[in-house]
Amino acid sequence: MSSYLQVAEDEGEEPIELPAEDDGTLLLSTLAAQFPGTCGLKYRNPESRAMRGVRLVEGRLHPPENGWGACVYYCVFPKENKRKSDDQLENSTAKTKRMETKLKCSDLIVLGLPWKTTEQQLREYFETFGEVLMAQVKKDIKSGQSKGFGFIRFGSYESQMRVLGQRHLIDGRWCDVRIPNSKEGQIQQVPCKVFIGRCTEDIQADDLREYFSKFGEVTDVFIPKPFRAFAFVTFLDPEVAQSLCGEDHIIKGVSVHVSNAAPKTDPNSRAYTGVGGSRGQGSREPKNLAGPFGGVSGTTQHYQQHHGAPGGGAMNQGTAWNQGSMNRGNLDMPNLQALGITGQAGAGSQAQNLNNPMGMGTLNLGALPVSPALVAAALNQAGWGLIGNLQGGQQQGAAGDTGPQGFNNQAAPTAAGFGGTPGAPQQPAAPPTATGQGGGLFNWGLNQGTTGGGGDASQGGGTSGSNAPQQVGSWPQRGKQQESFLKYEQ
DNA sequence: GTTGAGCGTT
Repeated sequence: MSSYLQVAEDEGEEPIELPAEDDGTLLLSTLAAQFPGTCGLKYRNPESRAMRGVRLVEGRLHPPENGWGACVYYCVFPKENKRKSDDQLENSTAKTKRMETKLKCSDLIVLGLPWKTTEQQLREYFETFGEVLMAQVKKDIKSGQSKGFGFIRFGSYESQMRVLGQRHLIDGRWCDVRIPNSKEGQIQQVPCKVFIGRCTEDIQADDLREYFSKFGEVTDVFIPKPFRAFAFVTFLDPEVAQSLCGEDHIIKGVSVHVSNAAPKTDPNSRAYTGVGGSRGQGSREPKNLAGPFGGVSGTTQHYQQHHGAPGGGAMNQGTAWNQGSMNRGNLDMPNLQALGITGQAGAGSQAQNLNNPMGMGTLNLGALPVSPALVAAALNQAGWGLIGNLQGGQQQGAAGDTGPQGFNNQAAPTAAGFGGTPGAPQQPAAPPTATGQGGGLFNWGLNQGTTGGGGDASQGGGTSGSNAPQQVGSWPQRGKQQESFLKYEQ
């Protein structure tokens, strides 16, 4: 007795009737079967005339309060197509200046899957984020029993980015998605952050966010204080960031200039410029990097392993292009890719096949020692795009879930910004910890050379062992100590 | 039949 609802690709398009499940929900997979690439649904609220998003939870689209009704629902697609429909495309420099290589997806490993999760379920879960090209659960050849991990591949880089930016509640367990070791270093790394020059004091963060959002999802905006006539905008999609570089845009009547966010050195300060290593495909080994990190990780084994890949970008530009490979075998090495330090896609580092827009190619910053300040700077710069995002408005509590693993955190922006369970209580994240060190690297690093902000790192508790939750709640707020480390000039 | 850090029979 399944009912049907009408779905069209967009307003004005011919609707198709899709069957809802017995519980009234519509499977995203059902939707995607008719509209490949869709990541959600919306409909026009007859009263407000505004579009409303349909709740999406674990691959299931939930009907509005009064059921699906007779109205027509429209597909929501990942933002990557956004720019196409943007009306101010006269500015074609951006388009011609596409990156040479399209950002490619790589397989992603999904760790921590419940034993019972099937490939189908895995797929359905991740379809929430975009088209899933492949989903597999690794099983014991003899018993057929799942090994508790699997692989997925997305059709769009943005979906991949989103997925990497958070942890996932799949079938009752929190799972991690990462770039597999085998793929590490083979993926593109492109900065998500752009530098906005010629800003006036009149241009506030909100203005920038609003303006640039039309090109793609903005995950962070940073305006130095006191006023310095520039700002940074971080996009979820590095491609969007890249496409804007070199352009002039008019915001509040002011012509601002967008360029690559590249730090400059100030020899007189402690400010280092380039930070962040990335691993290209090379194998030069900046052992120094293992220093501070290793130091931390020595006592903080899995610290922050799970928080998402920050979406920043600038940091990488210092060294990224000629940085060798990170030591893959270093077990003391935390999941830097998740931190955006090493260059996992989108987190940060520079694509190996990108030109060096700042002409910094000959700088061998890889040889620089990496101090805690550098780490902090790296985090500052690269880092907090997505984290900021997590702290921002879109977050949703993960179903008030206190999963079997015993925590309930997770702000989880979903593919289209809906979904999740808005009604769910957003509890403070459980403090991290494998080692009880709470704030882990973040606080540690930041406290080395700044005036705090980070701090706290409430100790404790946590879920010892693996799967330390994201400490969304008490991470240092962004924007406080950036100036302490990095100095930018236009 | 159990388990919970890891890294993919092709």
